[in-house]
Amino acid sequence: MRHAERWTELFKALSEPLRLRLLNLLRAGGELCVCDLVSILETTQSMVSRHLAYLRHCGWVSNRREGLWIHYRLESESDPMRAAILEVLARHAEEDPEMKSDLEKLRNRTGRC
Amino acid sequence: MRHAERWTELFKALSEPLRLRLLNLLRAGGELCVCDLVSILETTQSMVSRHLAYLRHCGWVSNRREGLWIHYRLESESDPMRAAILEVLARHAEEDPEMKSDLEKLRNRTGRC
DNA sequence: GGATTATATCCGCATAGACGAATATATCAA
DNA sequence: TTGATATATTCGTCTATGCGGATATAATCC
Repeated sequence: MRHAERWTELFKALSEPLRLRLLNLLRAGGELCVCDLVSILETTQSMVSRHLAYLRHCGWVSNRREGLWIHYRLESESDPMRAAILEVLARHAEEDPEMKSDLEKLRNRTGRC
Repeated sequence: MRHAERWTELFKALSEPLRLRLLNLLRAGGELCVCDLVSILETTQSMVSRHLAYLRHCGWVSNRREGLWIHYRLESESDPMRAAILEVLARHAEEDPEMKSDLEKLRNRTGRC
């Protein structure tokens, strides 16, 4: 695939509020399980799972099973373009009240679901 | 509008190959008229005009009429997020054969349409 | 005014993808 | 095996948006 298309795929992943928030959380939180994300984002499990699948299919994240839980993490080291975009996101995330609040909830989360 | 939504709008603009190429050209070329863009991108006037309208409506570009011609330019100075993304694009544009070729055609363009 | 050129917009259609709700799958525990 | 929990996927529907092709608008020139 040409870069131009790979890049549009990459940006399409960021063109949805919940996916942007998911990436922001995984960027800040390292490895997180689906139930953490559901509780922080205050939405349905279906929504989170669906958008994580989207992100997985286009190479933004990968996952790992551990018993009942499935942990997600960013998969961005390989691609400098992705890494650069995440850096931009990191620099500006605190400007958005919603993402900022997501990050606070991430820090204060009580532990396992 | 919340940032998260403004940002997804912003990324949606980049989620289409022709729009990405348009932004890349305007970034490198300063101010360009529609006919320049049509000839460089080798597509229809309708396509270019439509996508320029999209970019105009979401604040990525603005335009200026001069006789029959309408000149487009980036409108990114005001927004640090946009500026940062353009910088990333600039750093990686040469990696994509298509965008690279667009830039070469831009340099070699003969002048007025 | 009529013709020409540059650009914008509209129409009809096709497809991607977002959603809620329901259901399926996988693991563990009793 | 049965039940409970965590996660994934499917279904039907709805909206956004991409496209080609046609047409509209606007400025200029004769």
